[in-house]
Amino acid sequence: MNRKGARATISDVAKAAKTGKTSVSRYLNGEQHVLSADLKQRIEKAIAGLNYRPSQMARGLKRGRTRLIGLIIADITNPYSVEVMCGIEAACRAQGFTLLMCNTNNEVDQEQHYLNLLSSYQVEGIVVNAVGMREEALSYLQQSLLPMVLIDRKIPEFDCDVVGLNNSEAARVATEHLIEQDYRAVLFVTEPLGLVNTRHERLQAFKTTMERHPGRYAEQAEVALNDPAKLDHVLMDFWQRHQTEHCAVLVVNGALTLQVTRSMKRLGLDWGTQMGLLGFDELVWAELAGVGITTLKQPTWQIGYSALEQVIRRIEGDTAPPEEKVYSGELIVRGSTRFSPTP
Amino acid sequence: MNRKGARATISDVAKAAKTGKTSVSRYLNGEQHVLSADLKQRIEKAIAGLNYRPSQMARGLKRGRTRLIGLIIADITNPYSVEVMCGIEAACRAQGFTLLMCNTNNEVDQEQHYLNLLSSYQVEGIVVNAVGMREEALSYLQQSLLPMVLIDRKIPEFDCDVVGLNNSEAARVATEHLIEQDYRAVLFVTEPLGLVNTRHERLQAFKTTMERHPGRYAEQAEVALNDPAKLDHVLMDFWQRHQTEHCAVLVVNGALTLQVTRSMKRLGLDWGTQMGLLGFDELVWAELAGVGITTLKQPTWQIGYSALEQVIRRIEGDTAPPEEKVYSGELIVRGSTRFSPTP
DNA sequence: TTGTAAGCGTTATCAA
DNA sequence: TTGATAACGCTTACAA
Repeated sequence: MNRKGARATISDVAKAAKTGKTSVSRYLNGEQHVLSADLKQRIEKAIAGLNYRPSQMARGLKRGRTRLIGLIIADITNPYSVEVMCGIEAACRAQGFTLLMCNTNNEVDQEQHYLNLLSSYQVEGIVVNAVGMREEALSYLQQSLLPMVLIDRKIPEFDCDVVGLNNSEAARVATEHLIEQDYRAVLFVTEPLGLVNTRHERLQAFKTTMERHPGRYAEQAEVALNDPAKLDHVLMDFWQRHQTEHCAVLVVNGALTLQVTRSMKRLGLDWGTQMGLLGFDELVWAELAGVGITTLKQPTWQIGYSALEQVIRRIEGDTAPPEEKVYSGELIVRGSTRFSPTP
Repeated sequence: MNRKGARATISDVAKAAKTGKTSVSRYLNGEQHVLSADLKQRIEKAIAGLNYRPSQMARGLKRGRTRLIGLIIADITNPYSVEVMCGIEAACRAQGFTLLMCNTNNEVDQEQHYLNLLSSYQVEGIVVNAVGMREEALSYLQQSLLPMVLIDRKIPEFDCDVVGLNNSEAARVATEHLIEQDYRAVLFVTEPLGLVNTRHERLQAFKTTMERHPGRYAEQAEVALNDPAKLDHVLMDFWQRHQTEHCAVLVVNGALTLQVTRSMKRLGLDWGTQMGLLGFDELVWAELAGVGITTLKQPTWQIGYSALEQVIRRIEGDTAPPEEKVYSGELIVRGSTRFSPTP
């Protein structure tokens, strides 16, 4: 150390190795082929001895490139987001980037705050995982001029790369499964549609698929995540009108599936035996809840990984028009839709 | 902008406001009282017009203080960690710090990598959430000379602030509940004890409490999270030897409770009716699994918040000897321990 | 109340 | 193959 326990700097290393800062910098930046073996040795020893670590602050300031990626997550509490994040992280690691993670807790001003923050740390790109985000919260995002990739959800009137699930295909697969299992009436339960394209797409594909099968009855309902009373009402109402046929519920996402399951428990409705149940998003506890819950699993990790690759492509100068990349989901059949036709 | 779409700098602002950098800097750093109203106006306008955001890189480099806190999480997949993180985040926000989150995925070299990284970004303090961490992984942590607070778990031979659950109390409460419910034989299932103090403390309190009640039978077993076969064996064995009395299982943490529940499902053992079940850590799906699962909920958010407060105290120069801060858990009784004495 | 200039730890330019 | 030296964008003596 130079004086009082402070971090060693490149100058300290240079001094210790009896050379100039330039050579040390060269050593650090892989231009080792231009250094003599002897000098290399001395620098190596000095670095080890001083336990020197280059300051990324100074580096970032000087070079202008930080190799920093900002990740804005609307709701870290959502397992979907966590899994996506793992994929992003893996990609960062593989590509030599570092992730700066921000959780907005779904608060609009937090989003603004973090956007400023990321920008002031000169992140080179931003990934936005808007799952769970309220619509108003999206408003600020457009401010940023940085390379940006959206996960799962588009922002209305904002042309930008998006990576997510093939919603139409997935909803079709899910619906067809219910039809094969001979459910006659299906209720599609979603969070309020608003302008959230994923919800619209899933609903639309559901309706289209149902229409292709005459004699089946399709219905839909919008319920907020935090409105259990309404959910109870919606489910009960549907049940009362359709308990004589084989009926099922298709839920738009995992967070809502949790609520639906709770509601059915409250109402004493048994999924699987009395009413079919299928939800988007895999759940760790899916097999533990009664007869198990059939889910449509998203390739979350893959989605995250892919999103980061795309943002890096943009950082590296790709100016192709914004594209939408979608991945297929996987239906995991469990007891809640294993319908055994009863007497 | 000055030239080619680059970010505006403080010089640009100064120029636009027809003043010097110093005044702008003063404006930004709250020393507004020394500025004339007129100058303040001009600066304000210039900043808005150029959409100027100070570079934290430069600021950090110059001042040496970054207001950055590093968070190392062993396993972001664990809901416990996520909740703790939310508390930390809230505290950061309240105190004007920014969180740099790193997920080591429980890989030893990742930990080393992130430690270097955080240090090179000159974070002012580090919070380590070691839940889910393998022991070897802890080895690197001691290198850091930064203010550091541990969450949940101590590092052997490393004297450092720790914030977590009052394990002895919690285990006692849980065990006493089982005794009150008249379970005669209880199996404590834990991940391999190793040097993990939390597991030792919970087990120890369990044993002590059981000993105070003669006629009760206590047993323990160590099972790795990823060894379902062994878990099946352990549970089946216990069941076969104690099915004639009222027996129960006490599980050391939420991750393992998930596995235990799966195992019981495989074995056809019904929690609540055939065997009692109580697990540390609250689970979102606790009430949905059969008759519900009794849990011992930790004040996770609180723990996170408190940890950050402590790290800030250290940053601000507090040199008191390392302390351990523990919070009480809360028992949430559900069907899995609501034992109805049968014929 | 305002501005000038030095310097934080790097990397890039240029000369030796 | 090496090494001064000038930036990078900011804060902070120190002057005015």
